[in-house]
Amino acid sequence: MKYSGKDFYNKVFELVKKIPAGKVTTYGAIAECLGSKSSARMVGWALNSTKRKDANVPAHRVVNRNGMLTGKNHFDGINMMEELLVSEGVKVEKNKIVNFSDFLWNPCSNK
DNA sequence: TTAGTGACTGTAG
DNA sequence: GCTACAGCCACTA
Repeated sequence: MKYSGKDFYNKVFELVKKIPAGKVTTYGAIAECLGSKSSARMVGWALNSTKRKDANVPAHRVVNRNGMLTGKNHFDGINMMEELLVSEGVKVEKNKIVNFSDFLWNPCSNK
């Protein structure tokens, strides 16, 4: 099944919302889960839209493949993303998640 | 409608 | 091992 148009966005929102507290995932993982691993950029773009649409999506739990908080710049506060993750039990240091693999959560697992 | 851009990733040098 | 480039697809102006 191929996701096209807004379904892609919708699917991204659904998956991100399912991410349990204290866990994180990557753009690539989500994209791959949707069947388009090359569209990792779209995932980030979708998350940007969530903020814009005031959607209840924990975008701070989505980071890049290296576990780096590349999207923190898009949050209201520069340190907001890190603060949120830390408050959930995720170790963050210098905008990067410590023991990233340990906190990694596969969105496809929940499916 | 066309063109530009974007919170990434993988391959090549 | 690190840096640079190209590809990907949908949205915004």
